[in-house]
Amino acid sequence: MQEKQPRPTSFDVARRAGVSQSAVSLVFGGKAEGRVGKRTQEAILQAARELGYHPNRAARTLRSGRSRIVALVVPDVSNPYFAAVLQGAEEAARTSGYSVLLAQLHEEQDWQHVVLDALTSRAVDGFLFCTLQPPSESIAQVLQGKAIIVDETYQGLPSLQLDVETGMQAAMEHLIHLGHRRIAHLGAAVDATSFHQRHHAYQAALHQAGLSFPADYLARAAFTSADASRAAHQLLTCPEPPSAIVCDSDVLAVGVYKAARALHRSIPRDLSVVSFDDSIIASMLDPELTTVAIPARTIGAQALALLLQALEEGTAPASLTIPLTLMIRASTAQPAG
Amino acid sequence: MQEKQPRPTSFDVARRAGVSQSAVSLVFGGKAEGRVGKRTQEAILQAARELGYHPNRAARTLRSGRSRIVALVVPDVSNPYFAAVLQGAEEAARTSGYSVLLAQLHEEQDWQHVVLDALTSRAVDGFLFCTLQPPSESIAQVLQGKAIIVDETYQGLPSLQLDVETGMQAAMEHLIHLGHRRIAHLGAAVDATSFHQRHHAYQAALHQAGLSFPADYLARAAFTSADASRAAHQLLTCPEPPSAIVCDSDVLAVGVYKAARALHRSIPRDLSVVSFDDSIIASMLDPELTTVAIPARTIGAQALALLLQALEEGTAPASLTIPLTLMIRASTAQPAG
DNA sequence: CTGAAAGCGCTTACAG
DNA sequence: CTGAAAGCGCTTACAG
Repeated sequence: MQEKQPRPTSFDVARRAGVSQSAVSLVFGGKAEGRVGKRTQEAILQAARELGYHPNRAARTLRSGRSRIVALVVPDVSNPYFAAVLQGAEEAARTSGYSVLLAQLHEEQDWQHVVLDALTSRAVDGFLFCTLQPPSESIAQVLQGKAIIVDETYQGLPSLQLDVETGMQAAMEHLIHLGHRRIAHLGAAVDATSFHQRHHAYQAALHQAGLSFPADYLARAAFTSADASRAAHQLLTCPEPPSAIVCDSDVLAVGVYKAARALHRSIPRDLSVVSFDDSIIASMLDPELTTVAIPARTIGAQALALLLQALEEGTAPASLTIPLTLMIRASTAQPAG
Repeated sequence: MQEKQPRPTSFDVARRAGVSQSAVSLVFGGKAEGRVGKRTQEAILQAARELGYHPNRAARTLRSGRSRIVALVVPDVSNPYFAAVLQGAEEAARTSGYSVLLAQLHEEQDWQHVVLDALTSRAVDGFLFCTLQPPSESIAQVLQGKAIIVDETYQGLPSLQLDVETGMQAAMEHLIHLGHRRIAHLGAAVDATSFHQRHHAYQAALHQAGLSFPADYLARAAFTSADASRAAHQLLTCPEPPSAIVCDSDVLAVGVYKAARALHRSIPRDLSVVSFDDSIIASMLDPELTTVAIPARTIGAQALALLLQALEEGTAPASLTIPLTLMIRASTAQPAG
């Protein structure tokens, strides 16, 4: 290990252990059981340890066609939600001997070719996609058996779904039980199924409770607290302002807090706030935020498990749905008066 | 592209373009200038396009010994700071044709062997290390020319330094100018150079201003707002409580906000707060947080640039120091009375 | 249970 | 400027 360039190969290990190179390969490939004798295996491991041998990944990949690397495709890792998904995925990958490569797609429309490159150059075995525009049909074809879509569905690619409807329903029931009748929705200005689902479930809940939905009870904001603040201000200054606001994400709730403070409305006395995520932000806000928890780390881990299932067993895994739980904290209360 | 298994190789491209396989390799390896005629190059690119050819990464890596993958080693990506470093690193890597693999080290003491594995198996070309215990001497040896340390120094490995001292000095001068005389330090209970530097600079600034430093003006907290809240409570309830608190990180500042609220101290009227990071948290807090910005994304990008310099040019890059800037917001004001 | 051999798809001297 | 050939270090049938 200290000399220059020992960089031992399986041949070196074989020579030292007095066995064939194939035996070494079998042992390190985990295919030794019933093929290589116990003693031989031990001799091989011993020799490998002495030499500091590790199989060359590139050679293995070239020969087997599998890199044991998967790519996580997200728009932006600095978003705490995606960072947590990545964290879960990395942990799950590691326990299975895989590694996770990050692929951020910022604004790129042409992400499809990035994916194709990675695949045809055999750099990665598979993909985890998080909230992106769905792939074109021809790409979806190529991705069969090599990709899991998180929180979207497309073209029969297996996916990890979030039970957003039930989550929103729980949030709305909570508010309605508290006595709220004027409930507005601050949505994310993102064209993704998950956000459409939130709005549909919101409307369904209103309808079921026999509540009305004035046109000015819907606002949309980009994924920043600044824009959310602007949108919330609009909601709070309409003729008959809501007593509660449901937000699509914790980041948006931050904007609501800011707008409320600027307008001298106290949370939760004058205004109740519920959102989605339960990111680090939720317990940092004051009062702490009532929010529908999206267990991002678990999602990353589960999605990765599905992907490995597809990759290793070749079985198209059934899509999985993750339930969401409402975390009731201090930002919701009975409406004043 | 639509048939099963076309998966063209450089031989297929060569055949189609009517040239030798080596010419194809030269073109895709970026070594064609002066070695392959312009026309030939175009013919090759054309043929490759038609076949949907991409060089096989594994073969390239096996032959050349370089994977064009680097690993980012961090304790925890769900921390917004590390997520931002990763973001910057990934962006910089991509523009140079590299990819970033994530290696989280949670609590593992034995990270050294993880690193060695990755290196001897030739899975990655190099490493970016973020705030970890320094490597043992023998490992540092192996890492020569293949690693950049962020915000630490060790064993002559090149590093990206943050000018923490100057940052802290700016924070302290700001408070002192405002008229504060009783300034406490809420530090991170993490044994890393960066945090030691913060405390030293804090003391130096007090000393320079002729201010005293009572023993109960130092508290340490784990990296959670809950623990920081506990520590801040302690600071705020000591016999002669401080009028300002300097925190090692935004996350800790959140704890101070919580403790202050619980004790009915208003920020900034009764208490000024300054911290380090300028993460998303800073502008989410109310009032917005005065903080020494640590440009994590830039740091990731710069560290990656240094690493590539070491990897590609073989020159040990000089260590680089990043200046830090104080962002003055609404959490600091003149002390009351 | 063990070994000899082919070959994955490139890069890179080397010869022309 | 171009081509033939060796070889990177494995995995995997295949023969014993």
